[in-house]
Amino acid sequence: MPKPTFCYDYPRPAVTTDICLFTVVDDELRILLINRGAEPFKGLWALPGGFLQETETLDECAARELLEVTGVKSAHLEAFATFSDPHRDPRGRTITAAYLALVPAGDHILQSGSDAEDARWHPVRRLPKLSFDHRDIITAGRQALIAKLDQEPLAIALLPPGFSLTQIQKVYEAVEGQPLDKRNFRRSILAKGWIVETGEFERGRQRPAMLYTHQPSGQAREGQG
Amino acid sequence: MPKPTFCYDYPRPAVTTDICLFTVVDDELRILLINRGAEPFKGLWALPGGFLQETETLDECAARELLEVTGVKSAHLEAFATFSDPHRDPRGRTITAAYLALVPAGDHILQSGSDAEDARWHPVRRLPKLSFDHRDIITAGRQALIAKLDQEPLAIALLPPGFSLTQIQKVYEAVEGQPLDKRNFRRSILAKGWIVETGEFERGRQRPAMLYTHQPSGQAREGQG
DNA sequence: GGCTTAAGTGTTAACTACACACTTAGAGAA
DNA sequence: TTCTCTAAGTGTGTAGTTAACACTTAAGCC
Repeated sequence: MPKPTFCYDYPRPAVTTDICLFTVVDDELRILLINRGAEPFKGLWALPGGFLQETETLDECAARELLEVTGVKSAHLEAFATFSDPHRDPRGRTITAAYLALVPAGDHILQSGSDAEDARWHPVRRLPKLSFDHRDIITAGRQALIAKLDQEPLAIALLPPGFSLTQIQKVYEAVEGQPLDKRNFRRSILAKGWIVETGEFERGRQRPAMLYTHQPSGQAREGQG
Repeated sequence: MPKPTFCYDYPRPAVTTDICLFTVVDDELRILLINRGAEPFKGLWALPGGFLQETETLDECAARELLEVTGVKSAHLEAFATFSDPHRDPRGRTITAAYLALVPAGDHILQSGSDAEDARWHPVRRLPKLSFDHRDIITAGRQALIAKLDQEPLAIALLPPGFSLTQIQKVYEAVEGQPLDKRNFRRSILAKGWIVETGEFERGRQRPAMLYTHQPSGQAREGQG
């Protein structure tokens, strides 16, 4: 573990990670925001996040902050952009790496918040007044989520282990903001090989739905027609 | 322009940008590397780049460094990843934002290098010994380039203003590393609406090729069949 | 057992992607 | 001037994919 042997003569910004933690509740995409208890922007809402420590990567920083603030390990966590406007933080030069994180609805996150601050799920279509440039970050985060939803099995990270095809369809509809055809959706989601039948059925007040879970090793089965 | 009113109690890493500047020469994808004149990694090759200044964004920093080192304004410059391993720079904690930049072949870049250092175009398939984690950055940069080539008109940034369809096809073949069918390529590239005929023809030793240039306002014409 | 609710299931038509070979225009040499 | 060489330019048929569309089935509940 090499120690610094040379001190740079350059201005060093503070470096943070900010996390867009999304979930889907009531067929609606929501994001976790924290009500700031201190200046600047006291009383406004902000993304969870915090400062990069000396011995961690940005990925590790984001995972740590998420765990500290929400008490959960996200099923999915990835960087999507960096924000570096010199005046984005009135306290001084700060750049931030923005992360996309996803959790299933109902993981009891809000109780375990470490700070006394108020954390809430906000529908992304009706955001409150936000601090810093966090509105821009959220806009970029939503776009990143939409863009990746068809490439990678992100929707699974927004669902509990056993879910029906109707549930996963509703996740897609909530994120993309438009209704999808049931039969076409089922055919295409199964063709991706991301999910497998559990053999279990959903208990409900109507015909039981087959439950699915994520394909364990990413090893898709083919030729099921 | 607010001044810092509060000093953070957090370790501040140095922040840099590193630039993967690509071009296509002799039907081959090449990247600009600089031979390091100083320790650490003296004599090895590195990406052009440098430190973030107080009053600039990361995008501005990358554009400035590129201009300083190569003397050109890139037709295309965009961030694609951040590298933050605590030990990636033996001199001390440094994180870097990696940028993808593209210039046409033959822009006389190397002459105008500001430093006395040696700058050269290296074929990406035969890279020399590299310093820091620059090999990883280049690998990620190539993947970013390939992924975006079909979404955005990046190939145009690798070509001079007047180019033939054969030239642009060779750019695609060089980046993707595989031959493409001439008729299918022409149909699909024209369908994207990124390029328009100039009315000029290429002077050569055979049948003259129609020259194209980028569609000025990104306004695609449709229904040309 | 009858009503309510959501699950589950196939076919056709339109479009897109892919494979494939010959003719043409100009340059330069004989 | 004609012949040769080189790369430009051009169309069709087929396979695969995507998009639109409605009824039957199974369980819960009264």
